[in-house]
Amino acid sequence: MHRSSRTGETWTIAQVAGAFDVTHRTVRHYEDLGLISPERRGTQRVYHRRDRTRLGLILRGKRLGFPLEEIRTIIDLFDAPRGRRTQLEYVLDQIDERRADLEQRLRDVQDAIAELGEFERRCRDDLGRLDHV
Amino acid sequence: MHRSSRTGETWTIAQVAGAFDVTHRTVRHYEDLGLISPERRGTQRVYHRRDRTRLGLILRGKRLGFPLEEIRTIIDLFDAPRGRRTQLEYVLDQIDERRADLEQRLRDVQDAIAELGEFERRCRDDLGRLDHV
DNA sequence: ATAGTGCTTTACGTTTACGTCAACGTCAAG
DNA sequence: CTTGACGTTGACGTAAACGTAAAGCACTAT
Repeated sequence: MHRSSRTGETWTIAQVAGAFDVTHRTVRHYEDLGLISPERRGTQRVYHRRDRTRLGLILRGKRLGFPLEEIRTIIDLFDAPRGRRTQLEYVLDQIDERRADLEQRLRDVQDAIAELGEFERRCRDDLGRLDHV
Repeated sequence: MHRSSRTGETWTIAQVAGAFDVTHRTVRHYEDLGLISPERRGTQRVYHRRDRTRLGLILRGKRLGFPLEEIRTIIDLFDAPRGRRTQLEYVLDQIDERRADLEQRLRDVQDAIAELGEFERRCRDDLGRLDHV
């Protein structure tokens, strides 16, 4: 039986890699770039829920086409200290930039889906013409 | 005066690159991969409206994080012959795959925007607390 | 005639995001 | 106690997407 089933809170690298359907090499690569930093028990990596959360954010960022370095700055933003006013205002600024970027992508996806639908309609028309001939 | 202003229909590589804010090297790279194939007048490349359309599709695909090879198969799909029924059914199949992919990305973007909004709310709360202290 | 501007090909360089060994540590089971 | 199964750190390899010269052709402007 695994440690994780005792605590229900920690996982090995193989477990998180398996859970997110990536290789352990990928997980370690993200650690090299500073996107996740799992606890160490001796030499072994121990992953907690926050590491899984981060990995989820990373992979979603990747699906959206963001480079890993940019993803790191975004994730770091979430964990950034927000004590001083200047810090908070900086963070809010960054949020606006991110939002603008994401909204461009939203438009892109919506446009692409719409065009695909239009194209499908034309194809079905063609198919219909083939039928009643 | 440029040729393009006489016909109003063709452009040089520098013109299309400038119009889409990419380098001419990028445009030629897409040609190397078979994503666009401009007319040749002698040794010079001459770009028509369809080339610009394709370039627009390519760049949008890139913003959505698709690799160029996949983008090529998608664009080719739009220009594919749809004469025989088997061809049409294949195309419709591909459309479904594409749509599933795009809808995943749509969810990703929407989720990301929502989380960003939630995060902004928390930041503004923090800012508010700083104010009335 | 020569210089400049813009286009061309060829080819090697670079960055990103991992893949793929190699060589070694560690812990439970036989 | 040794044999796996799983973990670890390098370190080199690779594919994608261009960047960056280098060297040459074509037209135009002085």
